[in-house]
This record gives sequence, structure tokens and C-alpha cells, in this order.
Amino acid sequence: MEKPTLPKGTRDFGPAVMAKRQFIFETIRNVFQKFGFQPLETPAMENLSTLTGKYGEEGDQLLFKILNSGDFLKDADAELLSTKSSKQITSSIAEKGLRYDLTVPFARFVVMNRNEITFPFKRYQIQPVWRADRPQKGRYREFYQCDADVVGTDSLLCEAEIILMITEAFKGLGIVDYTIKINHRGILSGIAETIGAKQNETSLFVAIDKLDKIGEEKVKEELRPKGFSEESLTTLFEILHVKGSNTNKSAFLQSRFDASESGQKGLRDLQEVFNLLKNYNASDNHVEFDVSLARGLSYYTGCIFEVKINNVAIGSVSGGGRYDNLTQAFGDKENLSGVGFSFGVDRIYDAMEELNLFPKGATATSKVLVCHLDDDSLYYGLGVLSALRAEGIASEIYPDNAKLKKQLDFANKKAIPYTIVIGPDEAQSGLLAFKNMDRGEQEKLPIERIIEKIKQP
RNA sequence: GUGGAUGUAGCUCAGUUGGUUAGAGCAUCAGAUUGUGAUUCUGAGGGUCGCGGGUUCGAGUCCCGUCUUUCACCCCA
Repeated sequence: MEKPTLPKGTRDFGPAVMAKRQFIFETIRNVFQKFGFQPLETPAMENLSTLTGKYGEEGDQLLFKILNSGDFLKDADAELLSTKSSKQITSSIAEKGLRYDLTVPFARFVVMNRNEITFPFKRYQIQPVWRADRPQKGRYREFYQCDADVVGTDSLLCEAEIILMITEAFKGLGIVDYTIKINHRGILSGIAETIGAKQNETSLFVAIDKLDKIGEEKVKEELRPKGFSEESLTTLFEILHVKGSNTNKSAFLQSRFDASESGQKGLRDLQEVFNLLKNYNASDNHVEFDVSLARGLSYYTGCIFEVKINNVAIGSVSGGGRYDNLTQAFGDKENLSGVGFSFGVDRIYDAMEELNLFPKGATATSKVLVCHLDDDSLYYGLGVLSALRAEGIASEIYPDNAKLKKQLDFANKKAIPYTIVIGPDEAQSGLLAFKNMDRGEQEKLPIERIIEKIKQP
């Protein structure tokens, strides 16, 4: 028989990995809840019409589509089928798709439940998403996102709190060396206006987003064929080369944005966010105003964020921004402004693994293994087991009659720190052989004393 | 979606210009030790050399296809 395999870009998570993953999930969940966000889950699959057109052309290509049930070809448009054009045919044989992110399903949920929701609505959502990407380092076809979004308020408090949540989550995870990059779509538009490239915004943003990766020359090479003049490129890089503190950068841009309404709006917003952070008594050590930050998802309209862990060759581990028109895309008449961000658990995991940041005792396992030498001691052991569990001590008993050697070996492999060996003598006297697996020390104690010992480290 | 690399035991890898029966370490199992693991010693099991085709007297080795993993691009968490 052929060995089973996994679909490309997906993974199993064994117990050791799960312990670490859960540490990340719990840390993030606690932060979300502490900031007043409430949980939401949505289905893995959405109607394709919900998903398409929200992520730009590239995004649509990366959607996993689900074949219609039944004899889907019978109902398909025969004329379309004869064209053999997959793109065209898709819509007639697949009406569902796997979610690509959590923000769009959330917007769909908000519009569907408009009347039941009290605004501003703060929700968090921790679920997997799927992208039909080609996998590579830090990039999977199935991965978990942890989203927190607020919808129904323009307040820049939300942006400030996003920064606080990132800071707090990373503190909990033990990640110290990271950068929260922040920018504003208005500022990007301002730049486009200033260099006279308003018609060509998208290619401009895509190109400058790569600046720190490919460098100035390559960005210019990419833009020249798209109709950018040398003069506009020179101006562009005068702006992009802005250096210094966040305040310095703002001041410099202010001087260039005389003629740009949206540029000024962007600057005002950012300054307000910085100002709010001060009032929280929060340090903005990790926050960097990065004029070249653009981000791909097309639905952002205001502040945008991206978080990178330094000295690790993994893309961004978190990102987000404000989107003003997303609910409108689902036919909502009144505009609801939303802002949110997302942690990429899988990348955070990879980064923490690379930096050796997982706490040592993270693997969840029993504290005690009860070992036994014959049937009678096994029965006696069940009482011991119950006594341990009644005290909240995670414990298990070896289920088979096996050599003591094998039982101790089992404890060893599962990294269970204590064992209790029960034989005829122990069952008779009630003095149990309590063994510390690390030190190899063993003493005979009554169960009450053993419980005490385990509880006080 | 485009281009490059990769695949030999459960894991990490050797394997000569193509030549007999494909090896090692670790892991597993058993025993030395019928009540003591993580350190010792002895032994055993485990392979359609990713899969399919081709060249050849002969292929783990060369050629083609395919899949996996991986790197870069596109894009992104």
C-alpha cells in the first residue's frame, strides 16, 4: 500500500509542537480578552462571491475553490466548458471557497447581523485560513491567524490599542527585538499626488513596499517602464529617504504635502496615534513610522501596520490596518469604518523556534506516572491515582502489566517528572516508593506526603 | 503561476568512472538484570533506493516524465 501523504503546504502538529502552539494561542487570546474583544468563529468555507474581488487580482488566484456537490458538470454551462478556460468555468462549477483571511468573513458577518450588533463592535477570531500559494519558508497553504478588529468607530484609539496589544502579546511571548511599522494610506496617496502619479497608485505602492528588500535602484527599474519620469522618481526618493525620529519624519512630510489633502489627513492621524500612545504612558520604542510601508491587501484606507521580528529571515508576523469601505462591499448602505490586525501564529512559531524563545516547561504532560508490579498493586494504584487527581495533579497509570523497566522508560520518554512505584510491600504498608526522575532519588512516603511534595516544588 | 535544487531504514546521512547480497550513527524491539529509567554490554528487526518509463548484459548511480520537500520570483501571515 502506498504511504499516505499530506496535501502540499499543510502539516500535522504533534503533541510537542502543539504545546508550543497553544502557548502562543493562549498568550494572544489573553491579550485580546484583556482589551475587551469578544470571540467569533465563522465557517471555513464562504460563498465564493463573498471572497472574490476583496483581495485584488492576485488574491483571487490564491483562493481555494470548492467543487459543487453532485454532478456538477451536468449543470455547468456547456458553452463555457467547451472553451476550456478554467477561469471562466470556475464560477459555474464552484460556488464555495475556503476563507483567505478573517477580516472579510468578519465584514460579511457584521453586515448580516447589523441589527443585533452593538457598535462599536470588538471581536477577535482565531482560526485557520487557506491560500493556494506555493509554499516556502514561513509560507503555508493552511495557517492560523489571530485577528482582532473593531468596527463602527473612526476613533484612532483603536489604532493606538492595536499597538498596545502587539506590544503586550510580544512581551508575553518573550519576543523583545521587533519593529512595529506604521504608515497611512493617505500618506501614500499624498506621495502619489506629490510626484504626479495619482493614476498609477497601485504599481507605485507595490514597488515602494519592496524598497527595503530590493533597494532603490530596483524600485526605479520597476517603475520606469510604468511611465514614471526621472523627475518624479527623484522626488519620490527625496521623500522616501526621510530619516530621523517619527516626529522628524512627520515634520518633513508636512512640508511636502502642502497640496495634498489626503497626505495631510494621513499625517494628522499618525500624529494623533503617537499622541494617544503617550497618554497611555506607553513607550513607542518599537514603533517606526515607515513611509515605504504599503501592504498588498487593497481594502485598507487609513493607518496600516506591519510587524517584523528582527534578525529572523521570516516575513511579517503581524499586519493590519483601517478599512473604511469593506462593509459597503457587502451592500451595506451606511459606511462602517473598521480597523484590525492579525497575528500569524505559524510564522511567530517559526521565529520563536529559530530564536529559541519557547519556555522550557512548555510541553504539557502528566506530573506523575503510577507504576505497578502486579494486578493487586495496579488496583491499589487506581486509588492513588484518584487521590492525586483529586488534588489537581495531572497523573496517569501505566495501563498494562509490564516490566518496571518499561514503565520507568515510558515516564522518561514522556518527560514525566515523578513516578510512584507500587508493589506488594507498598500496597501493604501504604508507604509508596516516590521517585524523582530527574535526580534519580527515591523515598518511601505515604500518599499525603507525596502530594505535599509535588505541590510545593 | 514562473525558474532552480532535492528525494537512499522511523530520523540524520554514506554509497567510487554504472558491476555480486545497499551501509553507518541515532531511534525501535529483545536479552544481560523475574522491583528501578535517563549512563553500560550483547543481539535482532527494519529498504520496491519517492513513483513511472527508458538506455544497458547489468541502474541507488545515466536519460525522460511525474510527485514531494525546499529556495528565489509574484504575492503575503
